[in-house]
Amino acid sequence: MTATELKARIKEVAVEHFNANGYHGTTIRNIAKDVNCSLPMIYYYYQNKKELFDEIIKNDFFNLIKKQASRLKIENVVDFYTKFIYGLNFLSKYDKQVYRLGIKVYLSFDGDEELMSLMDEWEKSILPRHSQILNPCLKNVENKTAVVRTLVHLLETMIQNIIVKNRYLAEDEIREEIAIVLKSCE
Amino acid sequence: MTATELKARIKEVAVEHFNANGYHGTTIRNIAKDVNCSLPMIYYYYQNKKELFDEIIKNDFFNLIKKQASRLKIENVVDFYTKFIYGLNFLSKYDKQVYRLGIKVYLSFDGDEELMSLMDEWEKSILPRHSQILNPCLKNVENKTAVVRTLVHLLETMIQNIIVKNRYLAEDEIREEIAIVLKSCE
DNA sequence: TCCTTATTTTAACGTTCGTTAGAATTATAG
DNA sequence: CTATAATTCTAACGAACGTTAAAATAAGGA
Repeated sequence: MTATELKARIKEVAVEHFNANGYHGTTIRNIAKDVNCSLPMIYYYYQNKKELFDEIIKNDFFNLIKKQASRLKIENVVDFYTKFIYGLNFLSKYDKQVYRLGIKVYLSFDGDEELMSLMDEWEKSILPRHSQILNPCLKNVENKTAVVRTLVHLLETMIQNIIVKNRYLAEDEIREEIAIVLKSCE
Repeated sequence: MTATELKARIKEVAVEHFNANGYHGTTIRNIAKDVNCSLPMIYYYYQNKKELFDEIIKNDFFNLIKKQASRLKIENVVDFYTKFIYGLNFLSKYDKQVYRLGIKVYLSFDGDEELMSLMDEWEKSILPRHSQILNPCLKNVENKTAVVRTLVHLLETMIQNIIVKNRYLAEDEIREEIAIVLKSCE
């Protein structure tokens, strides 16, 4: 195992542990045990426990959601959102765990205030983005902002079902629910 | 402070700490400090840390959601669900924290497998209950189950907004979103 | 080969944790 | 007033924690 491989492997195992046991429930010793290296190796590659946790959120999580957000082209909006959610089923195990950890921080169930403020900033960009996507097809709808808000709320639960509760959501079911909210959108 | 008062006060402070710092991040010493009693007093009233946590979920949380579920009468369904969600804004601080802790366990962000299986059992009762409530007004709708599922998903996010993220949701906004999903329900 | 640098280890540091033993205090009943 | 029971405390136990010092090993260029 080369040096950079080991650094990546440490983060991989750390993601598993932070996910399963939270920040406080995770110990450097247990990470080292699963990586099969000695304890101070973690400190050779990462300054301390907090830096390891922060790097996962700041780097891996935000890269993941940025990548996810720019992955699809929009033709039909129902189809767009259906494929977006459905695709989450097939994220790698690592990406799912990173995503789950991010949601945990987003809900302020873990992490500190610095990470929370990053999440707040990101959250503010959600409604405008979807507003823009839905604007063309909601031109003649009176309660436009309510529809956007409802859709975003619905998406949030479906994301949590797949990522946090680790359930499989069928494409048909996803499409049905999105279509109900976007009924006024044809 | 009488004996039973102290026992209740310990649980009250414990709820705050478990909420703010999670199970592993909470220490018996810090609880005792905030209660203003000595450390072993916690052990006088509760066998150990886990029993204290379990009691909050098993007793307080499940009592709370049972009470909430049976609080309202159904006349108009949109009104029913609107008032149900809107009422969450005005739960006591303690009840909100207990609720938040329960959701954390429900999402398996905290607690152990025993508590998780209690949550699974409870979750199974959600769809049937709302199916029954919505059945009368969805008689002539073809995708009945999808509407119920969508509503439950929507409710879940709104609950999380109020309870977990500690936001205030206005009655009008709640009603708008519920009405969008239950449009086929008049 | 030798010297320098990068990687990895053993061993320990001081701190805090959950938990308990056992004594001191307070309340209660006879 | 006294004896029993309920409550509360001081003090400590062993274990585990995050972190580091310092030595050992491996790698790579001169």
